[in-house]
Amino acid sequence: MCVKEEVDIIIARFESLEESKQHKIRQAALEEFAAHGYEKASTNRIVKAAGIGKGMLFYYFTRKQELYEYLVKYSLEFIQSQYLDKVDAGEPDLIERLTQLARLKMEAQAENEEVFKFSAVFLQEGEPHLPKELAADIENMKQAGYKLMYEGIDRSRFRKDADPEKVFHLIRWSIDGYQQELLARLTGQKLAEIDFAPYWQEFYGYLAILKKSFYETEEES
Amino acid sequence: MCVKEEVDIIIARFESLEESKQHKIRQAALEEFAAHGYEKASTNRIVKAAGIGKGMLFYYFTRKQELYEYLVKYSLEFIQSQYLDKVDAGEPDLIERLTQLARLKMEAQAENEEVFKFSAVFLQEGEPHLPKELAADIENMKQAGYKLMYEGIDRSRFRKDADPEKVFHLIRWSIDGYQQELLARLTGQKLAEIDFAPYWQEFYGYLAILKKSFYETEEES
DNA sequence: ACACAACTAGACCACCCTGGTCGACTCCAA
DNA sequence: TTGGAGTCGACCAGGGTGGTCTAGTTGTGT
Repeated sequence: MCVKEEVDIIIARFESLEESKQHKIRQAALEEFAAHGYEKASTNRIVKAAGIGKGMLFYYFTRKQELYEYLVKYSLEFIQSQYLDKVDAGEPDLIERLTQLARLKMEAQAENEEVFKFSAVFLQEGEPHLPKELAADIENMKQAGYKLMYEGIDRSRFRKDADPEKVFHLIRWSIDGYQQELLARLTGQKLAEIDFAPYWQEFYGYLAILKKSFYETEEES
Repeated sequence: MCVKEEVDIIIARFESLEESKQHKIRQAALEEFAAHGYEKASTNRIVKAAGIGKGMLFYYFTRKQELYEYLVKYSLEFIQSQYLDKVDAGEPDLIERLTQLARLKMEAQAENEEVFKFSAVFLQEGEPHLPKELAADIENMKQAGYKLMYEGIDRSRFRKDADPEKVFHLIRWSIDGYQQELLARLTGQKLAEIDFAPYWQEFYGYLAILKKSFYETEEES
């Protein structure tokens, strides 16, 4: 308990830094952990990228692991508040729902790309680090994301001559496929500086085809 | 030239080993490079996993990089002969073609999973290692794979009321999506020991829907 | 003006792991 | 008996590790 409080005090030192400095350190650390994973990430590279002395990092976090935990916590909160919380889980139409998911994710990603790269890492790393409280938080977020994708979708809109579960997956894979390909096409560019309008246009073209192909046709003149 | 010959002689030592030993060393090295990339791969871990003394590895390859180059060359040949060469590039039907690609890739992957994991690594690593001759070979294989996927496909079979290029992509993403999801579902199991029959059944179910949805309906009773 | 605490940088530590070498040893053919 | 191919792992110098500590600066209250 006593130790726990001390940790809080020490991290408070970091949190009472001016935002821009916090941001620089956080981004440097996120980038390093995202690129190399926990074990192989180097605190030396982090301080160099952040432009601070080695002493400061350990003044703010005392141990590498504490820094890592802080980043996990930060990322979870960021993804929750800047992405998941914004989704309208009431939307019953799969394509609308997935489009929303894609758009919100893209916006959040544009705001802080490193958080998402880092989260991809700690979501996969079979977390030997991390207190079980944090591990539970991670699991919760996974579940929340899963629900947002699968829950409350109205399958009755799909064409009647096919297994709706399969149609569901095909639509999801199609949209994921576009998103993935777009992201690959855009590697190297700063997400925040891209004008996405033409891509959304292109995307809607795909959606129209998906609707035409997988949904029950409404008017059968 | 003289150096080049010496390299050949030294690698010949490795190649005249009994196959099972060659295989064990190769697999250990493939796995290590696949897991960590060139720089962070450890020769110590390789020799331990291969069950040989450190001396032997350098007796066979003299330098880490030589080992790496050998593995790249080996992988390229493997993928070419066990996968790409088997594809019937004459098949004009996209779904048939992609199904073929998927099946052949799965078979090759079942035969040597590590080669594919390793190839994923060296296809991405902006190869600072590697003589330009090998880099060219890699580029050629990329091109060949690309052609096998895009060339000679008959777009006239797709439904007429949609951009065939988009339909093309949607079908590809769908099939890739299934393959990826299946691979994820099967992580941890040895590919070679799995009975794929039920999965192919499931897969054909998806294909039927794709055909129904994206192809021109033949009989309009 | 002074004291004292918060803050900061980076030299430094002991340790570990790296790619690669080398001498000692075994085995087998001549 | 000799010599060379094959084999091993202790060993090397070097570099990188997470973390500490000292020396110095800055800021603030009195």
